[in-house]
Parts: sequence; structure tokens; C-alpha cells
Amino acid sequence: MPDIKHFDPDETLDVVVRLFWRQGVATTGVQDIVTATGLNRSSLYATFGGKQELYLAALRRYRERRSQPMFRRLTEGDRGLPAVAEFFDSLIAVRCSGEYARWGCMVSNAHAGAENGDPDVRAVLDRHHQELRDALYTALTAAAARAQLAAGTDPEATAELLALLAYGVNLRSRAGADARTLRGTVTAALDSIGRAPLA
Amino acid sequence: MPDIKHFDPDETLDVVVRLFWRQGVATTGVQDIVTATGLNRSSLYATFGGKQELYLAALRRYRERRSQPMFRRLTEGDRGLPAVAEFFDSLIAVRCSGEYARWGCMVSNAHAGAENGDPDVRAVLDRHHQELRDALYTALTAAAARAQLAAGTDPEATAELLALLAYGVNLRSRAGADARTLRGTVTAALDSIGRAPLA
DNA sequence: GCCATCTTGGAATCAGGATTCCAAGATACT
DNA sequence: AGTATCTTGGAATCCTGATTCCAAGATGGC
Repeated sequence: MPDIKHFDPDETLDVVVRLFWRQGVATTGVQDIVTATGLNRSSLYATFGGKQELYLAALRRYRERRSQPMFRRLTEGDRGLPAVAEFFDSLIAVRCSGEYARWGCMVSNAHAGAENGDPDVRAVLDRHHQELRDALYTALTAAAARAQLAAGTDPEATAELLALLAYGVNLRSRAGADARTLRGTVTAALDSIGRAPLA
Repeated sequence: MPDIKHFDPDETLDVVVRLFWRQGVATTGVQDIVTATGLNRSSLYATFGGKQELYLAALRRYRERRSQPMFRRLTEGDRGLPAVAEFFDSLIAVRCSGEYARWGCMVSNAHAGAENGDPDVRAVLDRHHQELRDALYTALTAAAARAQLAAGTDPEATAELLALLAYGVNLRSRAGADARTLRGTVTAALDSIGRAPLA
């Protein structure tokens, strides 16, 4: 009997992700969202609740669509270090070129903003960090199994190290860091972890 | 002949730093500043200009009072790796305990926010990154001169790596990262850079 | 002590924020 | 087709944002 929605909430969320990702939650107005999505205020509120809930939904969507696929690729095939190198290459490519250049990472951005005061947001951040670390850890144990690691390299601490490095890449890319420099930095990190190639 | 200010702009700026550092610029209202400083709106505007100029002044003040002293200690005495280790220890201590626990770094926070759209802010961020990298580079060349570095460690790329690691520490500490974990991560990084102690 | 000049207090302004409300429109089952 | 039920448009609400303005107060040189 009821009417049905005249729009696709899924598509809408993707548009909203872009807004919050680029501008952050505090500087994005509901009016911006109305304009960008073409939706009406009423539809927005009826579907998603208020602005904060919309932000949370967008943040979760970002993780699903952007972060988690990359984490999965990191562990696929137990390739070890090459997978890690590829992960960082893709990361830097997304952060420094194309549509999302200089947007940073929506999750990293959330760390720095006041949005992290919300316990629900905080939970997403912690979960994100855990998943990133775990994926790197898995890749590093695969690397160890394939004897790709230098002696004395602790996979656990190294996973955390690489995770923090990724945050650094995300942050600096938002300020316009040079892709070449970032790639050089990541290469240095992976070199110091990997077995010396000719020695 | 004129009247003089009835307050100390210097002290005021320190109070303002705390506000912007903790909450960011977008979520800090002029009213918050009026309340925290005890100043009147008129005095604020007459002395510092608008909110954005006040933020810039606070950001520069933060660097002068918080960042640059740490950078200086990093290079003092050409101690090399121990100075780097000490730098990260102090960093983690400030980020995870005491008055400023979980505030992160005001400059790192600025990277992620919309404030970095302002060219003046961007310039401060770039300058900060350059100084941090340079200080680390200086410490690493001192380390190299003292034969503290593993063979094949490139001071330049490593300086950038450690700088990005510092950003990562800053970000995660704002989300409540555990100091022990952070210290372990930094130790792993420095171990992989330094000469193996017993081999 | 007086006056030109700045500072201060606090109201006033004006824009924009998020959210709510209701009448009008659309839907699908009967 | 009719109707109960949801969605939609757009105005209305109410709050808080930054900034300005002016009268009143304070200062230091004369």
C-alpha cells in the first residue's frame, strides 16, 4: 500500500561519501548534501536520520567499498612482500592522482577531526586499524614463510609500523605530497624489512 | 596617549592554541574562544583579526612552542640514533599521557581537516614537514658518521619514513592508541635501521 | 586635570546551520 | 477506482555561527 522511494539510497550514499571524504563532516552542510544528491531534505532525514547518522553510514560505506577491497588484495594468494608493495603502490596512486587526488583517506581524516569524539565513529576507526594491521600481518607471515624477510624482522611490530606508514602517506597526500617521494619512502621501508637481494 | 591592552596577547594565544589543537578549527566557535580566554569579542577581533587569522596565528605558535623545540633537541649534540629514539619517546609520552593526551598533533590534525584549503595554512604544513624531515635527516647523518646505521640505509629516504611514522603516531594517538604499542612499533622501526647490536 | 586615542563591553546584525512540519503527490493492494 | 500509507517538496522553525558597531571606559602625555 505505501509509496516507495523515488531514489536509490545506495547511490545517494556514494555521493555523500565523496562529500564527507573531501570536506570532512564539520564543513559539509546538509544543504551541500541536498544539492549534491538532488534529494529533498525530507527524504534524506526519513531515510538516513540526521547528519551524524548519515556521516556514520558514509564512513562505513567508505570502508566497505574503498578500504576492505584493498585489504583483501593484500592477503590474497599469500604473495608476501610483493603484495605489500603493490598495496602501497595502489594507495599512493589513488591518493595522488585521479578523481580522489589530495582527498586523503576518509578514515585517516576522521582520526584528526572532532568527529572522533563520537563513540560509534571511534569504534569504526579502531576496527579499521585492526583490519589494516591484520591484513599486513597476514601478508608478512606469508612473506616470512617464503623467506622474504630479513632475519630478526618481527611480523607483528612490522605490520603496525606499515599501518602507521600508511596513515602518514594518507595525511601527507592530502597536503599535496609528491607521489615519487612517497614511493621512494615506501621502497626504503620495504627494503629495510626484506632480505638484502644480493648479499 | 592611547589606551593600552588590558590583557596579554601572548597568553591568550596559548589558550587559543589549546582550543584549536583539541577541537579543530571548524568545531571551535568564536564564542568558545571568548569564554576560554575571558576576552571580549571586540578585543579579539581588534588584536588578531577574524577567526581564520587567529587560527593561523595559533598554528604558528604551536609550531614555535611545541614542534620546533623537539626538532632542535633531535639534532643537538649529533647523538644520532639515541636522539631519534628519545624524540619518539617524548612524542609518544606527550601524545598518550598528561594534559594533551589524545589531542594528537595540531599540525597533523590540520592536514586532515578542511583548513588545509587555505594557502597560508598549507604553507605552514609544508614548512613543518620540511623541518621535521630535515631534523631527522641531520640526526641520521650523525648516526651514519658514528657507524650506528645498518649498511644500505639511505638517510634521506629514512628521514622521510620516520617523519611519516611520526604522523601515524600522532593520528592513532588521537584515537586513543596504546603507548606501549606505539613504543614497540617505533622500536621495531629503529631496530631495522640500526646496526644489529650483536651479530 | 584634560584630551586625543585606543580598548572594552555587550548588544545588534546578518548569514547559515540542522531539523521539523504539513500539505500535496505517488504507490500498491483491495 | 478507492484508500491507507508512505514519500516528497518546500516553507517554516529555531539555533548558533561570525562579524560589526557604538557608547562607555581607560590610558598616558601635556
